[in-house]
Amino acid sequence: MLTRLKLAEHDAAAEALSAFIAEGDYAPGDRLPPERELMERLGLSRTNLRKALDTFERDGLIWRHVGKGTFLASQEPDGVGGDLQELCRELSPVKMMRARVCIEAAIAREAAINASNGAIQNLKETKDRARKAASWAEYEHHDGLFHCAVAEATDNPLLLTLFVQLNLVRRAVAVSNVVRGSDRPSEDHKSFAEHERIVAAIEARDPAEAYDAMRAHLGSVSARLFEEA
Amino acid sequence: MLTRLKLAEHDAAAEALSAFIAEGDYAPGDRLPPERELMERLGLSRTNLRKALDTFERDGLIWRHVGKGTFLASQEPDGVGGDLQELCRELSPVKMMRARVCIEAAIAREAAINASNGAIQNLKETKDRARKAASWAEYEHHDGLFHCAVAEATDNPLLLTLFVQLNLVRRAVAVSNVVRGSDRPSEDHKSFAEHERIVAAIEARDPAEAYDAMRAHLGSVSARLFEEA
DNA sequence: ATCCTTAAAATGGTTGACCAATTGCCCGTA
DNA sequence: TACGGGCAATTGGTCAACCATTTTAAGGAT
Repeated sequence: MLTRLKLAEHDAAAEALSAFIAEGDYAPGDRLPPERELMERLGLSRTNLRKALDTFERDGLIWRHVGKGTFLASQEPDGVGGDLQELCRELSPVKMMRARVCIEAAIAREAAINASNGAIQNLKETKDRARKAASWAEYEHHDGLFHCAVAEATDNPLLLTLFVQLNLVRRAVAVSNVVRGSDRPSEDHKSFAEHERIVAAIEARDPAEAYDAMRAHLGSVSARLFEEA
Repeated sequence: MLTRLKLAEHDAAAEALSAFIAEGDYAPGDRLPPERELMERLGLSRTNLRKALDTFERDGLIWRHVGKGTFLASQEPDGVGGDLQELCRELSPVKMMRARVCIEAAIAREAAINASNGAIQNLKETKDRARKAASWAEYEHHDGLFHCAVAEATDNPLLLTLFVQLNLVRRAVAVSNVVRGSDRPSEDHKSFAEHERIVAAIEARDPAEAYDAMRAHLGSVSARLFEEA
């Protein structure tokens, strides 16, 4: 099989091009030499050079335009589907909360349609555990489990996966300047009643009510967070 | 900048090739038709076909040998991350569609609230490109771009990331037994009017209508898929 | 001196012809 | 009949010429 030799050749072209760019002290937006010059300087056929350029362009490292030339891309290659860590770094708490409201309310609606009796039982148990929390840290842990239980109640692995991703980001973007007046949530902590309302709506198989209840809950959380910030 | 159009063209070629392979019931090790036949059947120039083939070869999906032909590789590539791969394997198309309806409708609602004028312009352009598609493969590619444009219109990086994940899974779970009565969507293809309704709702800043329009669109897509299965 | 027009040069993109490797068929010989 | 060699057809790979777009320079008019 010659494929490996071909790949090696392509890798050599890509390596040569990559090294050329690195050694050339090019800044984003700078124009690279023309193809016909590049192939000479790198000792490549134009075909092989163009293959390497095709790859670099598809990977967002460069952009090309007939008559203009070949340019180094700006550093953000329209970073769609980029690193989650990067996303967490740049995402504002406001946008994080908006995304939560958008997605978790929709998930609650789906849960009201699809929840099994076992899932509803699980919801109640995690809700009750949150109520019994002896510290804010414990409360927050069980609050997270409660929201996860809602996503599980959709009985949809894809929705659960998306919720988990959302939750990862939420945790990373968590607002850490919250001042607590006590060691633990009080008996009349607003979220308790909100959780009750969510569970009741899901148990009643009322998608619209579940949606509204989750929106109200997260809206309330959001308001509390940004008031105290 | 023409780079997006070029990438779109390459994506169309890759999609067409991918669809051809999927619909052709090829097993690992099977030989694909010769390039000159493939370019005819897919309606591509040889140059564009070879670019797509180059990409597939570099990604390990196929291998090629002068005088012998082009063959499907024996190994599954590491396409999506490990967890997502498992999810794709086990997720039923029905649940995939339910998740799409749940999430994408909520995203459309958010887009109606947050879309900039530029985002709306982008929506219109991708919508129009889908309408002009000359083949089903091209249509499906632009349809995907249209849905991505809706997620971008939310102006929320987290929602966009979640949409991308959803889309990855959607592609992997794609139903491959769709029978087409024609080479390309007809002028009165139902999705065109549905796209129009979605764009109009977002432009009108009407979240509820955007939500309903996207639900209706995806419900319609779903019904079409599962009727013909 | 400045501006406009036109043509030439420069740039990336495409194509048809040709090249290199492989396969299959046909013919000749044992 | 079986085997081997040669040749034509088939296959993917490469290349020079050409194409389409953009930039630059030169010449003419004001």
